Amino acid sequence: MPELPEVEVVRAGLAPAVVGAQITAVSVFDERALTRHAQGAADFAGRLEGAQVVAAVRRGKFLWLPVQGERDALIAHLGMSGQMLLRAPDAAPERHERVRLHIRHPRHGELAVVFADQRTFGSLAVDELLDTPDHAAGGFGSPLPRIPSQVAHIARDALDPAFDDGGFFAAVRRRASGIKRILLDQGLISGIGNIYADESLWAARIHPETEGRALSRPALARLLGEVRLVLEKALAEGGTSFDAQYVNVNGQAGYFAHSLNAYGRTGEECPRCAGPIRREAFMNRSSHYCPRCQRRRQGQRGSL
DNA sequence: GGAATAACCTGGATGC
DNA sequence: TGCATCCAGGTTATTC
Repeated sequence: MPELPEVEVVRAGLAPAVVGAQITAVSVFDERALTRHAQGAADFAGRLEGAQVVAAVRRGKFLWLPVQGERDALIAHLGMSGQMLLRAPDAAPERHERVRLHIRHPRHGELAVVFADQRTFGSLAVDELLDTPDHAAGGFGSPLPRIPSQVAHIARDALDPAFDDGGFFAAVRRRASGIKRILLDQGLISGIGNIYADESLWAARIHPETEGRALSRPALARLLGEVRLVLEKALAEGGTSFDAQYVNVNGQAGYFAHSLNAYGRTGEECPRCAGPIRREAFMNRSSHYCPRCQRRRQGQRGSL
């Protein structure tokens, strides 16, 4: 599923092809891909056609392309199965293709940017850019201190140089929720989904139901360090692909699935202690952890 | 404001 | 072979 490393691979793949390009035409095949754009397909296309892309930026799992004038941006969230693919302008339609942008780049010529999405949880929109409250860059990929209004409530991610470690520790220690639920709260720390939450907690040897307020600052510092290591390693390996749901802009899969220690390894030996990895229901999804390495302690919630 | 949960959605896997 | 059910999970709205 597209989490921070997967979205960053997409951003980095798109950037050379779209920055400096002019959007010449927009085709919307399925308006469900525009659930974030309330004004509809005609308005969406009208605001993009003729615009020139000036950057490709990412915060957490959100991606956006500011256009010339830096007042608006095309924003994209891949949801669970969204793909941004670079194709020849006359390429045959992709399976589950929802939107196609035709672009003209001064060096690369005519190209198509295809948004395909099987489960339709992803969406695109044209949104206004606001100043960032801290005057730091809105996200990775541009120094511009601006952020789309729909992304303004999303916290900085753990790889962002402007991420406030101390503020994060303090916010976690005020919460009674389990630490996994906190890691998935994009308003507190962005970019982490189910896979990297499980992997980071396994690496830090913390039980996923440990209450935030029960974790010491050193334990949280260790966890944040592991979050960063896991994200950086996944990024270096091109992200996690279990099937065709996540691919880069050229349709290629990532390799980090081979490096997972807990997620998706139910019943297999823990790489650290050889105990069996356990899977349990959590928030309408699953948690994977090692009950031997990630022991329950006092101050943990009841369900896992 | 924090916490918890349901709904949205498609297709592959599984069971009968 | 065909049908029904389960499962995957990010975000948002709703409720408490």
